[in-house]
Amino acid sequence: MLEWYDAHRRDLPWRSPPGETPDPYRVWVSEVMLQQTTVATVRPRFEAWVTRWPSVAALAAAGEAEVMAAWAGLGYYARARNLRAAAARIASDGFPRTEAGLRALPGFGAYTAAAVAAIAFGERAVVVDANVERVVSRLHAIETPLPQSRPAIRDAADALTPAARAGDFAQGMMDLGATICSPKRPRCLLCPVRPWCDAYASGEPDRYPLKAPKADRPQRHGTVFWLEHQGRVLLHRRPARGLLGGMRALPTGPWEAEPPGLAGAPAETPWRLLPDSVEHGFTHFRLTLALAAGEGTGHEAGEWWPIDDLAGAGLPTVFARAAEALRRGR
DNA sequence: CACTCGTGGAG
DNA sequence: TCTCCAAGAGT
Repeated sequence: MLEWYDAHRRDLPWRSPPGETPDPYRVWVSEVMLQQTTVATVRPRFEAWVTRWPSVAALAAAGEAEVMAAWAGLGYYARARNLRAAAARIASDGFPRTEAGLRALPGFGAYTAAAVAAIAFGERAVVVDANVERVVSRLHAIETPLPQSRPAIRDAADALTPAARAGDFAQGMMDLGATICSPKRPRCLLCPVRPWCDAYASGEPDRYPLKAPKADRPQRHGTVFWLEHQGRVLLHRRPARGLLGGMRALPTGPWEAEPPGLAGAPAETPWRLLPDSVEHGFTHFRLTLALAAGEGTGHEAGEWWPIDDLAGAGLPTVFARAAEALRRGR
């Protein structure tokens, strides 16, 4: 694996040249951004982030609102809040250099603690992400479906992890999973571990890993309100916890199984309902948003944001799309 | 353990 | 068009 990694490793902005120790801050930021997020999406966002906040100290000194806005569009917004909270602790107490020490920081789960310990600090930590799960499941042709197979996969990954260069080993496994041992149509003929792969030998490598069936996503309906006054639109701040927590948003009523109409409107005004609606898919439900536009007094509670600068508000994608439809169709 | 928590791209 | 999926964490 290390030989293959040395020859085929992807060149990524958070990686240091071979043999050089990477900046722990950059490794950490990249690992958090890459949680459930593709390399193609992360690459430009990572560059922008480390340009704006080049160090732990810089991030620790940033305001919560600007950090949340900078994360807009990336999803899973608790990551941004935890990143900033952990930066404050690291700035005052120092960067933990062990897996156990990292694991105690907000936003460092089992994967991220192991990855940062191995990649940035050279610890022999067992790094298991979705790539490793897939590669190991195929190597051993594990018939138990995920997530029940996780303990066995972790044990197998432990047995494979070398004492030295555990970080390069982990990155090699992830590069292999991303470029060759892909979920669909794996390129087994290019694979360096094909001779040891039980799934390849079975003739159906893409049957692994087996997965438990997922619950179907229910449909919900809501209404988004565009309240305008003198070139500005009313924005709210979502509660710190929960869906889109801590993010700026357009005012919106409840999201329920049936369309809620004008329930939860931020003002009593003759609302105009637009003929269009906005569809959005979340992890565990689908959402259809009706669009309502009206005139405010300028005294309604919230932030009155310049319509010409809505891009600067850092709206989550669902509200950015609703805002665009409303701005166009109001 | 089961559920919540976003988004964009590949197929 | 629609499903699947991605360097998971928190509760």
